[in-house]
Amino acid sequence: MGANIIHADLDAFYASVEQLLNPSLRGRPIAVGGGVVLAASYEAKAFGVHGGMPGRQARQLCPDLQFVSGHFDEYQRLGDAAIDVLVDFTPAVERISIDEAFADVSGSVHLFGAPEDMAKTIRRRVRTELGLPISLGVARTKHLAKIASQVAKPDGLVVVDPPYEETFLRDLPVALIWGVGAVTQERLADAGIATIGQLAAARPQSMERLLGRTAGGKLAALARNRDPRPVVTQRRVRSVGAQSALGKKPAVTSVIRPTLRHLADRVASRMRAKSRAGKTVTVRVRFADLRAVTRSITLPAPVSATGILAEVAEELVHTALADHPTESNISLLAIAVSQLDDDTALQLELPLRLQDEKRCPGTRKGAARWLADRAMDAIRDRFGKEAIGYGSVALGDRRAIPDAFRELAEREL
DNA sequence: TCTGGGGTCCTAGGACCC
DNA sequence: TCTGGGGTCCTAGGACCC
Repeated sequence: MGANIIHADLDAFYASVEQLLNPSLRGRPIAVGGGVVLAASYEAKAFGVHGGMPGRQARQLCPDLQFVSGHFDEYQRLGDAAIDVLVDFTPAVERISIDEAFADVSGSVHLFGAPEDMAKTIRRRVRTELGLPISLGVARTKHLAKIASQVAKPDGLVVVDPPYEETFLRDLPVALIWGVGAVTQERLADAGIATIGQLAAARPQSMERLLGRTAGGKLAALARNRDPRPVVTQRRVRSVGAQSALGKKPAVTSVIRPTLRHLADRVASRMRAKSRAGKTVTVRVRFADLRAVTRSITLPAPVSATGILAEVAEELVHTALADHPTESNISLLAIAVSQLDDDTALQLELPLRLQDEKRCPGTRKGAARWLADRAMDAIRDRFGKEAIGYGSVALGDRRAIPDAFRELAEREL
């Protein structure tokens, strides 16, 4: 089997788009965002600025850093356009995020030649047609292709031919392995393991002792490059959620209820739009000191009605707060729904069945609310999201992330 | 002015059933 | 009454990714 998997990754994507749109930003350290850095240009990264970093800290590291507010619609458009370039070479494209995808070109070699040549063409086209830098890795497996594209950054191409896989991996840091974050890296370092070669040479038993059975075994397989995962064109989403950072607010109903309303509306309307519903509702409460707890419940029937979701979430938040009576301030609330089902007709049939009404009191009321929500959805479709409903309740916070960014981060259901 | 938002997967203990 | 084992689901927490 040859090196037929391509991993494509747009470089410093949001920042590159800003530099594309505004030439005066090119070659300069810039950050998209404000209160928090959503993306940093390579010029800013050289100062240690990175995504997720508080804006104040970024300014300290890089006094000349220029903040720009994002053009989120452009990110979506250009990200889609880059993926389209890949799709010109094969339909077997697995999109990982707005700016990243795998492509399996094994079926396209007879049309376009060697994968390396396809990769060169892809890079050239993205550069000339879209004006964006992109890095590509070409290898025998997804995992290896992803490592290769990381090594290729910025704006490069790395091909790993099968005979050279071990040589290629040997001296790379373990952090390049997908799934090895700060904690695992630290644990491995304590065991004297810093490179992928050292990891591959380690005894599997000691890895399992260090990291647990599954993680240890998996990591050993990855390090030895024995991990052929297929490129999956479309993957079903398994949970839908929304969260809102609050700064520091008192944990009182006048704060909690409207926030949960808003979050429930976001989550539930997304589910309804795709005719899905979910049985397990999870809330997350983060206290002022940034410690967080979760509470969840699995309901007897799937829900996608805003009102019911909001009420269940409020109950869960109250149980979480009751378990931490000394915490009087909260900094974040989140709602997620999992155990998703297709809800086709389900929500309408449920109340008609007496057993269900008995087993699940309130189901009839639930269906009525679901219908009311569908009516609101229809109005929003026609007149826009702000036309009706819970809108941007309680999110007057200056640091609130724009809705356009939230939509960008949402995964297709 | 003490940190965004949307996700996936794994683990471990307990409940419950056979 | 006590002892034994396996499977599945639920819940809470945590690591990790983009």
